[in-house]
Parts: sequence; structure tokens; C-alpha cells
Amino acid sequence: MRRKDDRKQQSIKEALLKLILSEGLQGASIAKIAREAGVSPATVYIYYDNKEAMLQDTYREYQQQMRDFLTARVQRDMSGEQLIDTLVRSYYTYITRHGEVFYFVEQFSSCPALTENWQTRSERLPMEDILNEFKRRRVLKDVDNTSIHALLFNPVKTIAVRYHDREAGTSPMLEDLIKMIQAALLR
Amino acid sequence: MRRKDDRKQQSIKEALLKLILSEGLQGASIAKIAREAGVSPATVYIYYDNKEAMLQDTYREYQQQMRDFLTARVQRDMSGEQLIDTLVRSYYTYITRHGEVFYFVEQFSSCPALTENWQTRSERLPMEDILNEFKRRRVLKDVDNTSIHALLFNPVKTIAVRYHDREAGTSPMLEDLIKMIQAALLR
DNA sequence: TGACTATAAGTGAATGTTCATTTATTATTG
DNA sequence: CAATAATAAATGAACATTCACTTATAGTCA
Repeated sequence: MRRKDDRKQQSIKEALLKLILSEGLQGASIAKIAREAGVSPATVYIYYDNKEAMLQDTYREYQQQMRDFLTARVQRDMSGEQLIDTLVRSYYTYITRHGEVFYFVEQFSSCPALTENWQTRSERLPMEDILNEFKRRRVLKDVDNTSIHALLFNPVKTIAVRYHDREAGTSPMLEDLIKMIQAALLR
Repeated sequence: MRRKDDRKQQSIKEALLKLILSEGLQGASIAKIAREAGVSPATVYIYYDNKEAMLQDTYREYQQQMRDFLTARVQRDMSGEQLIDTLVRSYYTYITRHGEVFYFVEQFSSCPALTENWQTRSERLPMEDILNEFKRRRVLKDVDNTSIHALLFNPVKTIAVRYHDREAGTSPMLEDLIKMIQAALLR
């Protein structure tokens, strides 16, 4: 039996991200993805049932990667200021370093057609645990986690995207933003 | 000469928004849009040079409509608390009432292929004037308008979208969010 | 009639997906 | 150790359908 070449699936995923970054979801056809990945269009269907499954699977994988990237940098004995500084700065870093992943996730999640039949798995999310712990310690304000999430991660997107093509270092706006988010969320 | 039927162009625009809401940018083909609008595909090309021009024109129009909706409710002698309460609440209302416009604008602006050749016209934006005025009066913190924008309008998206299909009234989260944004932005 | 709207019909190209076939690799023989 | 059978990976070509867009023609008004 012939072995699966794992690099093939990987190069398909990379081609998908690259094409979506440059041409958007509309421009990412199976033919283009396959050509970019150096693979036959039919090969794509060995690894995925269909195009939508490919998008869904890839989305799930990179969403998890982003979550891990963020939670890995948090310790539970941090101060509230440290927690917010770390999370906001990490998200900024992730976006500027992995722009193609970020754009894919953004486009996917802003397309109702792709997210409408989305059953939120009732798994325990580490980020939720972290926020709950800091609320219990009366460090974070006692508001719904959705609101905290919205303030922690949404504003920094704008700034990170604007400085996406800049050389290195962080935007001076990031420092202001972190202070303001701390003022918003901490008791 | 035969008169142009302005309702035709309007129904084309409405069909475009409706289709993008239900199927995303990918699913909004000329044929489907025309069918939904009760018009021949060729008729679309009387009103727009091509598909991209249709998307660009429609985006510009509704972006302006959203801006007007927000700035119309602001008075320059408001307190800082009032300003933020009004802007956040207005944006929330707009999203829940005009979900199809919001999703169209979201998908359009998160698609690099559509926004890359986008020269930001150097027009004076009313919202910028308002923010500058409130900064001059030392009501808002003296940070870049990009950061203020990011905090004012990005977090509320999450909440508005979640409660998009709810009956009526505002989310209880909105009240918490407004207080926190006030804490973040006001001196 | 001349100028413009509107459309049905049609264009070649591109879409997602399938299929018959080949290729590469392992397991089982002699 | 060869030789071969078995099997999944991989593919190019083809599928019907849809794509954005054009053309020829009819309809409508000044």
C-alpha cells in the first residue's frame, strides 16, 4: 500500500491560505489551489470530501492554532495588567506574523453561509477558564465573557492590519490601546 | 428616449445584499442577482460597467449610509459619556436592523482582492472632526483616532451579531460594554 | 426616425467534482 | 532474496453546470 505524502496536504493548506490572502474566498478555486500546491485537482478530494469541508477543516485547525498561541503565553498568577498586556500583544504579534492565517479566519467567520450551520461544540475552552478565574479573583470586571473577548481581541485587529506590511517592531498605537483596554476591563 | 427605471437599480442592489447575506460573496453571481431582482442579467450591465464596479459602488453607498446614520445622532455639545453611549448604541441598532448591509460591508472590507487598489480619498470625514473636537476639549483621551475607532466600533460588532436574530430590545451585554468603552476612552 | 432601455439568447472560460487509469509501496509468496 | 499480488495514492482528462460578459433585436419614448 502506498503511503500518504503528508507534505501534499500541507501544501494544499498553504496554497489555500496564500490564494485567499491575495484573491479572497471567491478567487480560491480548486483548480488554482491545486496548481499553486503542485498537485492534481483530484488529489484535493483524497484529503477532503469537498470544498466546503476543506474550508471548514482548515478553519478549525488554524482557529485552534491561534487559541493555543494566545493561551500558551498566559500564566494564572499574572496580574490583571499583565494578563491584558500579554493577550493583546500576543494577538498583535500573531496577526503581523501570520497575516495569511488571520485573513483566512476573518473572511471565513464573516461569511454567514459558512458559519450558519455551526454547532458550537460544548467543549471547555482554556480561554474561558482563564477569564473566569480572573473574574473570580475580582481582577477582571464581572461581565459576560463575550464582552471581555470583544474588547480584548477586536480592537487590536484594526491596528495590526494597518501595520501589517511595516518593517518590524510594534505600532505606537498598540501601547495606547493596551492601556485603554486595561482601563476598560480591570476593577 | 425610454426612461431608466430607478427601481430596477434599487432592486438589483437589494438582491445583491440579500444574496451576499445568505450565500456570501462567492454565491452572489450576476445570474442569481438578476433572478432575485426580477431582471435580465444583461440589464445589470446597463447600470454597472462590470461586477467589481457594482460591488465597489454599492459598498461606497452603504458605507456612506452607515456613516450618516452614526454622525446624524451626535451633537457637538454632548458630554463624553453621551457621545460614546450614542455612537455605540447607534452602531448596535444599525447592525441589528440592517444586518444584510452590515454583512456586505464586512465581507467586502475583509477581502484583500477588493480593497487593495483602494485609494483613500483625502476627504474630510465628519466622524474624524467629531473625535478631534472631543479630544481638543480634553474629554476624549489624546490618542490616535484609529485606536478610538477600534474601541468604539469593533467590540460592539460581536455583540450585535450574536443578538442579530433575537426578538427585540438590546442585549444586556451592550450596557456593560458601553460603560467599559467609556472607562477606556474618557479622561 | 433616432436614441436609449431592456432582454433573450448566446459566448468562451472557469467552476466543483468524478472517473478510468497509472504509480508507488507493502505483504505474501516460491 | 526475487517475483508477484494487493491496495491506496495520485493523476489528467472529462463531466455537467455556472460564470461574467456580449450581441442582436425588440420595445419605448422624444
